[in-house]
Amino acid sequence: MRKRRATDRPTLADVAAQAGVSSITVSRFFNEPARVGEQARARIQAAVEALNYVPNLAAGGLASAHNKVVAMVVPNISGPIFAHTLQSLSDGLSSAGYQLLLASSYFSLEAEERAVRAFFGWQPAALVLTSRHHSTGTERLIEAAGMPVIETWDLAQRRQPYQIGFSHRQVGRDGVGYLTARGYKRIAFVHNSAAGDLSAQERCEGYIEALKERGLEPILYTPAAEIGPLEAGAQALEALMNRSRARPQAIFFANDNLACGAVLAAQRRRLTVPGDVALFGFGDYAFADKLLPSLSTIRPPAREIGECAAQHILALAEGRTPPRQVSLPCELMSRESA
Amino acid sequence: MRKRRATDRPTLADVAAQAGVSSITVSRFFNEPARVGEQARARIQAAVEALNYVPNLAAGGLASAHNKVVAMVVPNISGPIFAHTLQSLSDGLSSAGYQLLLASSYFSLEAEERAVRAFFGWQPAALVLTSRHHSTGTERLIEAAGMPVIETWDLAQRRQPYQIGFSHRQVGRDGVGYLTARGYKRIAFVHNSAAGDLSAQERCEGYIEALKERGLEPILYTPAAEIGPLEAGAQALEALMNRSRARPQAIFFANDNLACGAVLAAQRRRLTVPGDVALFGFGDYAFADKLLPSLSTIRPPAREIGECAAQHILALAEGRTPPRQVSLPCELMSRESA
DNA sequence: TTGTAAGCGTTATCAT
DNA sequence: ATGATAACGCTTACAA
Repeated sequence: MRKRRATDRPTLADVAAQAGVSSITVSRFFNEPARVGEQARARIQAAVEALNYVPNLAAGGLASAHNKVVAMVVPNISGPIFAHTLQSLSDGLSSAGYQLLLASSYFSLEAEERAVRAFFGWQPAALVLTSRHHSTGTERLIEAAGMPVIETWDLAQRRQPYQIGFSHRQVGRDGVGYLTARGYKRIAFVHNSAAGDLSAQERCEGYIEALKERGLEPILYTPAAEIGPLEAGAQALEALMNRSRARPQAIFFANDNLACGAVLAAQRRRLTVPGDVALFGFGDYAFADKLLPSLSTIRPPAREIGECAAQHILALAEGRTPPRQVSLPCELMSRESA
Repeated sequence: MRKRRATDRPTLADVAAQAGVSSITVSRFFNEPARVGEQARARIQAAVEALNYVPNLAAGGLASAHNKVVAMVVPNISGPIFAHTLQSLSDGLSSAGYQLLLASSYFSLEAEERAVRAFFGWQPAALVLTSRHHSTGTERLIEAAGMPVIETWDLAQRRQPYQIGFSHRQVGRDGVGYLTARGYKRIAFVHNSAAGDLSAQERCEGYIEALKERGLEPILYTPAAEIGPLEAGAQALEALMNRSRARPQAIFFANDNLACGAVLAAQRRRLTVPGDVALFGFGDYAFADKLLPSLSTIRPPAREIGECAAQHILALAEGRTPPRQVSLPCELMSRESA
């Protein structure tokens, strides 16, 4: 009988010995305190504090096949978009004793699959993803998951994983509704310079739809692909305002970075905003209210998505069945630029 | 002999059976592939793919007392400051197969202690903190940690945990150096409106030191405590510019939020920046280059701290001994406002 | 190069 | 209310 303990940290057995009870009673002390007697409870409490005991969660998880961890994959942590969702998810979970495992995919399906595969090794209580497009390997893993999978941000038609997000199409419609209500008729839409942004494409479709319903003509502009978003926004403003015919009165940008580029370009070119042209974004990034003029935009329910995901996970852990799909409303931020 | 497996996920034994070897050989296949024979390796590889096997990391961690997880506590995830450190730490670790466990403390020592205690249960390979001030409970936990603890961002004199950060005092000195080199003599410093920001206090000390060396007089201003940073910055600009004597030519703000408030206030009041007054911040937040005028500031090595922490952790995992304390340089971002 | 046995620290199951 | 025992899935120690 060879011992091979690597650390000298106290175990459940140590606490039990010190408290004069068996290990399982100490286990119950943590998991079902009501089932432990008055005196035993007091003695265990004292032993736990004396030994500064912290339960080994890996061992507990192995025994119970139920780890209090939730794994999340986001495209990036430091970007303006997902941090709020991350924050509120983490907060909602930590109050229930769950930990958050995090990885970023940088919009790469391969990186996402690697992360998901690694996460699976921890048998998390749930897996939260930030997209609905996955590699086939990821899909395979998800199918055999044995744990709830929550796709956030976008909403898709499929029914397999849980979905919590908002309607990008509605964002496009709402933007147009706001701008037409302010009297603008010739409204342009500027695409994301980064290709493959399917969500932005949906916003554009909503924009076109809403315009057509009002008998207005879409004006589309796609910036060069190689340039950054700020330059792309400036380029779009330049190109659209130099038009001789159908020069837009308002420009709806695929995101706030583009809109910001346009606001800055307008400043430097002494264009009056919204007098000469109204500018409208999407995202409500941190700088939106700090620009001059401040940027009118649509705030996605980033925080709310994280909160809702946390509630879903806790509900599932308790055996309740949350709705398969939740669509959360965006908020229109009416500021100076439009 | 009662079975109580909760999932139907394949185990090492299943793979071993399918490949016609023993479990330990499959274990070696993952951990020391070189020690497994050519044919066995091929058969195991096939079995792993056929079963879509993912190793149970909790079980592995329990057996080896060595979990490939790193835990980090940040004050907040979504703020402008720590996200980059988080991102680069996560990236540096994930390439080596480590996962990141995350919690936020909201600058609360109690919340930090709760997070650290919960993390301990996972026996992570390292614990990364974002401050050097902890509750006594946290200190107790850290002492008995049995794992490396890395304090990031600030640097302190103690030698117990590893430290990776930068000198706030030097930031204060560098700001003054830059401003005096641009010809400004009367330079004010505006404190953080949020009390208890000891790092900002250190920057202020560096500012005073550098001024004294040049025979200049410090001008200090502390905004009201209850107001937000943008309002505080505006208030400071107002108060300092309304002075009849010793009106500053330049203002050095404790952070970019304050400076941003001043930039916006200057815009609306038609004050010329830097003509009437130069404005200088700290942090290089995302909006700094998007303001009008763009904000001159000092960029802390946020990304570099995360990278360095990741390297430290990987070095320690290999038995190497990284330096106890690393001081990383900040970068002065010379823009329009000063 | 491969295998056997035991043990990691906890919880499920069954028993009292 | 409390306990004895085995099991969770893997790795270490030792052996062949």
